[in-house]
Amino acid sequence: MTQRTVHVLTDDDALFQRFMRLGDVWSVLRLQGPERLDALPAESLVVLDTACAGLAATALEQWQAWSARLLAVVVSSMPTDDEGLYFLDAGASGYSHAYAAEVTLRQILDVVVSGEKWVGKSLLNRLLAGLQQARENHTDKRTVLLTGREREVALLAAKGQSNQLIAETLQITERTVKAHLSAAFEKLQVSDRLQLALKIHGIPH
Amino acid sequence: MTQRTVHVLTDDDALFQRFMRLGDVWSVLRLQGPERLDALPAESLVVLDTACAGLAATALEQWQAWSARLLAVVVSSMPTDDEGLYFLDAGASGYSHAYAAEVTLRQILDVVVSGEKWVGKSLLNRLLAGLQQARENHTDKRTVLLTGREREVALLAAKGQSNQLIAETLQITERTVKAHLSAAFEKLQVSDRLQLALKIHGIPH
DNA sequence: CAAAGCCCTGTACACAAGGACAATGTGCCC
DNA sequence: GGGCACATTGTCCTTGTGTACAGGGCTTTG
Repeated sequence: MTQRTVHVLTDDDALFQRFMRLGDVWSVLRLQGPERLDALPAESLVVLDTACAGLAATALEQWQAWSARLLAVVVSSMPTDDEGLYFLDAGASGYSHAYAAEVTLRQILDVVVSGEKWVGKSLLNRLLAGLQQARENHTDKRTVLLTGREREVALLAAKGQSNQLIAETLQITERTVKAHLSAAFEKLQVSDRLQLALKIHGIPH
Repeated sequence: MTQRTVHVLTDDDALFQRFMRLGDVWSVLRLQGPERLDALPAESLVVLDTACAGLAATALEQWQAWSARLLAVVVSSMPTDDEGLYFLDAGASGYSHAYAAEVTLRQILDVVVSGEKWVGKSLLNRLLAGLQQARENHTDKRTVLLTGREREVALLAAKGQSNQLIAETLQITERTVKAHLSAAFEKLQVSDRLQLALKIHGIPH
């Protein structure tokens, strides 16, 4: 059996460990920064974590350039149909919850390596529902991707911390915490912190 | 490699599926009711889910009788140090979160089969802290185990449902939902529904 | 420089959540 | 029959949460 190499770009150690455990079929390497993507040979399999610091600021054009050369699987710890559309539009080969079951992750990599695209059933249903409708509305980066601060606050809230505690932790006012959380709620299409926690931790409702 | 058999008693299909995936080392059988436990040969390895309907009403003496004959691993989707103490006191060989990582579950079964007891680090720390203190206080069944209704409400809340929605679902008043939830919070040693959700879904803080 | 994006903060308000007291009915066991 | 566990519901109150209305400062980009 041939061994494929997959390059993972993430700031999340736990996430990287998950890929390390995928099995001996996969040789897993960690990318140290987005700039290394350009140095990879064409058709390389890469996994990109949207929460990665260097990626949030990346322009759509850059995504398209990468996607054209590489097999990019975008993973998010807070997946959204809109975000998925954004990256698949940009040319990504796959989009998934970062903490999907390991069997699913293996399946995704297998599918992508074989040249197909991997689209989760949630997004797939939406695409089938009406492609023209999805196209004219969203797919706008700033209404989809969390900013760094929003992500920080969202993760703390998902761990069960109160607004007040988050404020103390980050040395900002509770009001600001609320602002970031409200923004995160909208972008992630959830209504409150519990739904946020469930989504972030990959628990289906 | 010899194949060991493990009997699983649970109402939770998803939980049983998890055990089915443990690997070919384990032959996994599902018990249809608590009464079947008495028919098993001595030293059989069994996994008992505390949320199983028939088990909630089981007396301490029955637990002790089972534990004396069998190798019992008690699992709970809402583990508590107190609940762990209750079952380990009753003679169980192991106590764990029902949705612990699969590697952990394998490890637990290995340990128990080898004749050891498995105690999680949370409980272990507490045992080390002061055994006499733990003994004089709790270990009382009704302050530890959720009643059927409490469990129903807790699971719905952990899925993100509001008190009002839970009330409509179960055809009771919101006030009653609050009552059951408050009882569940205390028994599970959590402060609010988000902590409850994290605990039930096995997310470490 | 102007525009845009992000981060920060403020006041005020509506509502959900949880605790503090409580009580009633029902079924079971000694 | 009297205790006991359980499920149910009541009112009152405090606190946390989320939103609606804002605005100011700072940095990057065209």
